[in-house]
Parts: sequence; C-alpha cells; structure tokens
Amino acid sequence: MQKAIQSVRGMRDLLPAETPRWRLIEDETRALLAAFGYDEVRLPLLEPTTLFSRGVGESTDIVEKEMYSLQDRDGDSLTLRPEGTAGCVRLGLQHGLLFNQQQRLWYAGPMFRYERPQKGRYRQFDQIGVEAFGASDPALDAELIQFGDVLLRRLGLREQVALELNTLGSGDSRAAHREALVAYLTPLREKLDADSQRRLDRNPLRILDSKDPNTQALLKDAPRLQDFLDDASQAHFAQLCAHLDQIGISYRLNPGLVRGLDYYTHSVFEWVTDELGAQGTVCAGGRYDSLVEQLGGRSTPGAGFAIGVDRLVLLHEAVHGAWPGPALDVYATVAEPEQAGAALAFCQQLRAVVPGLRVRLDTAGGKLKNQFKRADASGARWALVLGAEEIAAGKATVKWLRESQPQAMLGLDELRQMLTTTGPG
RNA sequence: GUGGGCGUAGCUCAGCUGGUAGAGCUCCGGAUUGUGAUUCCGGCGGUCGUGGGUUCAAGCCCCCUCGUCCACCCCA
Repeated sequence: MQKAIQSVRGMRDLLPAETPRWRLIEDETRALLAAFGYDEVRLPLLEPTTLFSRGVGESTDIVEKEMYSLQDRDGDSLTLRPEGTAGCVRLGLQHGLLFNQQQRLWYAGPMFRYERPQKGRYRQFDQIGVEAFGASDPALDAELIQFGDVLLRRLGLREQVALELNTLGSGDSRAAHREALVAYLTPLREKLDADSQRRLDRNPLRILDSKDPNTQALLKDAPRLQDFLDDASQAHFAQLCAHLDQIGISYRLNPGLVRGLDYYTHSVFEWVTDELGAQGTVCAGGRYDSLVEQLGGRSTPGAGFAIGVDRLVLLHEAVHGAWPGPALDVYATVAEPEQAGAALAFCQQLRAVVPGLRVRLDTAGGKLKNQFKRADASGARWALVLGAEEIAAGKATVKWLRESQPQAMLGLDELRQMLTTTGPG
C-alpha cells in the first residue's frame, strides 16, 4: 500500500454532513445582498504581491509573515489573496468603476493566510466581502452594520453576537496619535511585557489592548486616540452612532478595537461572539477612505466588511445543533439485477413528473433486505420496490418508511398524485 | 513562531506494574425465496501515526519526527 496523501495543514475538506449548513448561510447572505442592491464581482485568487504590501500595509502581520507567495515562471511574485478588499479596489480601478461613481459590490470565496490553525482559524478560509465606494457619509457605515444585524437575525444568531465599535479618525489624526504613543512608551520599553515590546515597533495601537496587568498600569496616562480626533472625525463618528440609535442597533464602544490592516480610517466595527473560544469575530470591517488613492486611484471614499463564513458555520452549529433533515425523498430498490435497466428508466420518469423530488436508485445491489437497510439509513420517507411484477405492470411498489401507511403498487401517475398531495413530513 | 493535550479497527474508545491487541457501532452473511428501524448467530476489518533506543519481551518506558486539537500571537 502506498502512503495515503493528506490534505495540506489548515486546509479543510467539507463533508456531506456539513455542506448543507454552508449552503444555508451562503444562500441567505446572497439573497440579502441582492435585497440591499449589491452587485456580485468575481476576483482572481492570485494577485501581484505588491497589491497586498501596498494595500494591506508593509508592516502588518499578514504581509510580514502570513502570505502564500510564489514566483511565476517569468519571475514575478504572486500571492494567494490573504483578504479581499485590496483585490476589489484593484478591480474597480482597472475597470474604471470607482471614479465619480457609486458602487456596491460583493464577492465570495477562499482567502489564504499562513497561520497556526486553531478553532475558527484556518489557512484557507472563506469570506464573503461587502464593499461600497463613493460615499463618505456615515449613513453608509450604518447601513453596512445594519446589513450584519439583519443577516444575523435571519440566521437565528443575533442573540449570540454583539457589535463592537470604534473610530480611528482620519489618517492624519491616527498618525499623530501613533507618534505621541510611541514617544510615551519608548522610555518605558523595558517594563512592557514581551508581546507589547514587539508591538511597539509594529502596531503600537494594539498595546492599548494588552492583557498584561503590569502593562495596563503603565498605560494609565498614555495619550488617548480620542484626544487626537479632529472635528470632522468626531462629527462623522457621532453621526454614525446617532444612526445606529435610530434604527435600534445597540453597540459597545471599544477604544481597544484596532483593525490589523493599515487601510482603515474612521469607523471600525466587529461582530463578536463568546461561543467560539478565542476566535470570536464573526464579521468585521470599517471605513477605508484613503485605500483607493494608496493603490493608485483618484481619492475615493469607501467602506466595507468581511463575513467569516467558517465561523458563522461554527456558530450556527453551536447554537442550532443538528441540521438539516434528510437529503432524499425516495429510495428505490431493485429486486433482481435484471430489472436495473427498467429501474433506471422508471426513476428518471418519476423525477421528470415530480419536479424537485429527490430520488436515489440503489445501485449497490444485493439482497432486498440490505437495500431496505440502506433506504432506512438514507432518511428517505418512501422506499420503492422495482421487481419483475412491477416492471411488467409499469408500476412500482411504494412503502412508507416513517409512517404506518399501507404499502401499495402504483403506476407513475398515481405515484405523482400521491407524492404531490402529501404534505411535508 | 511559542506553549499544552491527544494519535490503538471505517467511527467512538478500553487496554492494569512492560508478558499472546479488545469492546460497542458500522459493514457483509445467515435465522426469514421480494421488505428497513427490535432480536439471535456468524464473519470481514490492526505496519497500535512514523523512525530509532532500552529490554528475554514495548500499545505501555526513553529520544526524534509527523499529524491533529486547544491556547498565545494575530485575525474572518
């Protein structure tokens, strides 16, 4: 025996028992996106590496150590997309969709980051990205949050998820605060915990969120981002909060909420649950007014968020448990191998006459007893027997597997009648 | 990248102080010539994750390594 080949670490297979739950979440999201007037785009999985180093930020964890990069045959550096926003902006610029226009776009598919896998975190993971361009009004930020609220309600997950909100202010105010923070902390460097010492160079904002009590004590008099917000930034955020109040969406202000991607400005938000362990962020996003310019376009405001499909699936499973029902309505058995051809024909006639009916024909053969065992295990509501007698009469024997109803031999028309008038089981 | 838990049949797991690898479920056959979910009988199924070491003897002890899960970090 050859050594069995396994899937790549952190890249999962989805088995038949799980895919219906995925489809439920994908279908609900797609329907809601249509209802909000969003248009679908499809993006390549592979992009030029520079798109991400320029878009996401040179010194972010994603770019520094998590990208799957490879050399193309002509020496160009390509990267498996670690997130979707940069690619979506690239698409908009390349096709002239952004300048002086309003665009509402969405896309779905896998993203790739080289991280240590754990619950809710995988090297290939699925996102549905929602992006809106051309509007700087906080009403857009509010609508993106409203979308998340409605989606979570539709999935029956709203009670398990809370909204966290923060503002980073304009690019200028963010930079000024960062400078002041670094100036304040640098003399204290030796007293910080190890993680925060590293953050001091990379992402000082995150130090504010340190779990180390010693570090927290040192931060008591640290410069606060709020004090650096200019009037316009403050007004923008106040307006967003007012909108949310008006549509009845409650939120928790979290000054420690700092998105790890460099492109965020003004509002940032996360939908968070505590039912998934450490990786509890189920959707997250914010405004990125300077990203388009950073990627070479005319300055265009934008905002968006990403839905972590893997995590929504996990949460749905944790909250709603077993799901869904059986995948079959009818399981057809064949008495002897000689009747297989006629059975193939009969099953297809049945599918044709009853649209949507799910009919599986047993092709494993063997004793009728075993075919019935499989019929039972399949979850189907009815079993059919196709044998010499039935074929000769152009009929099939129908047996109810879940209810006590008499077994009967019926023709195609009677069968259609019975199956279409029987309510859902 | 760091830390901890776990790797024994297709699945869930037992396996004592080192002494001939087990159970339940699944699957197949039979009791029942063409009828499941209950019962009874029988059967298939294992390089004990991999490689090395200690020992008369290793699933068990030691070392390496791989995989997996959870956490840190970070993020969807």
